[in-house]
Amino acid sequence: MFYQVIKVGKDEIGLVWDEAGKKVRVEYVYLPGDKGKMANRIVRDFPAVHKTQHSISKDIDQLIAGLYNGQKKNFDLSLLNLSKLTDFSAKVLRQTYKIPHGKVATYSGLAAKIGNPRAARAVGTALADNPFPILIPCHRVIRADGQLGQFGGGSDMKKKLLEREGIIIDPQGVVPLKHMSY
DNA sequence: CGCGAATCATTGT
DNA sequence: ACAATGATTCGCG
Repeated sequence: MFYQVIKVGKDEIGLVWDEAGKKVRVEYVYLPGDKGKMANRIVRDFPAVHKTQHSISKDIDQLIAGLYNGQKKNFDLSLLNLSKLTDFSAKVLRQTYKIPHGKVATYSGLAAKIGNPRAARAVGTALADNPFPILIPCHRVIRADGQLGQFGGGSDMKKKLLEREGIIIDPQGVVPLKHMSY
């Protein structure tokens, strides 16, 4: 298991991955900011992790940096190690992965989409534990009333991520209906 | 509007 | 097993 810190402008994004054979699999993505230095958080969560100076994959560096900057980029879900997730969380994350760039979905909408229409709140808690923010675009999931809702990296960051994708948020912090995807 | 009850998967005890 | 805990939602006063 390895980790590296990717510099995106002024921000640092932590990346933990593993290699099964020749295939690189992302285990966890750490958002910039908040308390503690990035490396400390990572080593606490993954005691068996090894630091790498050089990036193991320039492609993944650019993928993450691009997404963080609001660019539209595609990647395959097989890049991620979803095997540690519960069934429910996996369903939520797979569905979230499908939300198009520049669009948003609601917690209740996702719940309906995966067949548990009344599980909006459970969808929220599943997303709160999303191991792959940025890659699995949980920042595109907002509340039914159009408010942004919460976000692991802070609601200010959620807003920035959406705006970088071209979503215009009105002065009262509400996302216009035109951006709703489902 | 604000408030509380409903809802549901997950986690800790 | 069971109670507690949320990135929520809806209906009511």
